[in-house]
Amino acid sequence: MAWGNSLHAYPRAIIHIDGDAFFASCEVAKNPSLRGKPVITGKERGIVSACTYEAKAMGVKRGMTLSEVKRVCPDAVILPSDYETYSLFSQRMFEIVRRYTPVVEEYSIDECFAELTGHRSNLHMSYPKIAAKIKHDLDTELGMTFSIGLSCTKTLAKIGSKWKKPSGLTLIPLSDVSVFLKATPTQNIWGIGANTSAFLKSHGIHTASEYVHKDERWIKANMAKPYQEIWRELRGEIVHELDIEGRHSYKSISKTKTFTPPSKDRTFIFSQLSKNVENACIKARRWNLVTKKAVIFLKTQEFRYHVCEILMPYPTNMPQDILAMAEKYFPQVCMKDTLYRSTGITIVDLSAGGNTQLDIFGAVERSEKLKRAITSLDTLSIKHGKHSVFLASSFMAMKFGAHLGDRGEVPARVMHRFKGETKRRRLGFPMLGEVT
DNA sequence: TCTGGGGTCCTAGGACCC
DNA sequence: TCTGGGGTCCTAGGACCC
Repeated sequence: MAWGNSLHAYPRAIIHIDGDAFFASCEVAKNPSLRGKPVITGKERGIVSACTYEAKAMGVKRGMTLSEVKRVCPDAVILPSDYETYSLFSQRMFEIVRRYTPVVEEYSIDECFAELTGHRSNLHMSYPKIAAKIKHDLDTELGMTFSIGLSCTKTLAKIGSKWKKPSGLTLIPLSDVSVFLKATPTQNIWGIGANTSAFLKSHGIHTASEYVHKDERWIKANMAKPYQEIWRELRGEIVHELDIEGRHSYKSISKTKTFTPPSKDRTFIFSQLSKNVENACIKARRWNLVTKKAVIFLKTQEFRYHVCEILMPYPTNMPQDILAMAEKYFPQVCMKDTLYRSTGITIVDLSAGGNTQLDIFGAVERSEKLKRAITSLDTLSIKHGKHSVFLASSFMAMKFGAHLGDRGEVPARVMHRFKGETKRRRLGFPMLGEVT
């Protein structure tokens, strides 16, 4: 077998760093009087978003309702999420790691990968020492703990950071990989979810070790590409290099919101959709992106989706353009006497906005005034907070949107379909055709 | 309502992540 | 985690063309 025989413990040295109970830990770092207490974030949603280990010890879990929290942990300190603060701590975390290597991938608000390969001599430390030093700096400077895994691929480093939490530092040199894989159930592998793990189970594969020992031919015949890559990464072969570029843009933007109680009131439902459209457009304008295609959807109480795809005649990021079309086709998507629990929009095929949109129908020019109004609303909302101008913006979108739609001068292809109505469910064979 | 082969493009939906 | 919100990538199969 090719893997495990290398003389080098770390042909590549990659660490994965994971903030422990990150949101809750940020709250404690921000307000030291909370230290040692069961702290919970997520008040605005009514469910637990994150919780400190003190709260976990009392039986609090992610997703738990706050009323349940009060029962199992009456002393819990329940706080609303404060993303500005979390994001500041996140930036400081990445800065600290960059003191040791420029190759840092900001994977999420509380996680990153970093490549240490080649830095032993200039730092005068072994890879485990560097990892320990980074952890020490993070823990002491940020006032919270981090868990780190060191190995030779991202997938293995991920197993390492999960191994011991909180505040773990787990080394997985190539020579020890098999020990860890034997103790890792397939569903704990990064990239393998419940579905794929059920499929593997049906083939007698329960652990990462059993997966890795399947021969390549079997993997190629039975598994889709992402799982073939995981197989290689678990064997120590790098497939996924670190992505240090960070986000420049979006391919799609979606906004969705659940309302309680569910409703069959079409006016109400449309107003919910309208808010989502506005929010998606605000984000698109912030990134200077425009779209030609929007997908609006309603989710029924039974978790079925009623979907309508709207193609715009020109690229736009103005809510009135999208709402004009959405309003027109809304009655065909929103079934009578059907209870809906949420609505949403995804704008897709995003491209850079610029200022040179081709105005083939004259509609852009006509809405120039409105555009200026919306733009100044954006400025206002940055200054005074989103909600201060929300209602005015929503009102305008509705008013002008209807106007634009009635002209019939803006051809757009609209198709509607009802997703999930006739869907056949094929369980246990993820992302695969019929295997023969 | 019988009947070829082969290529490309696009879409819908599945699966997964945090 | 009987289900919140926001993303990405991959694949099968249909549409269309020669």
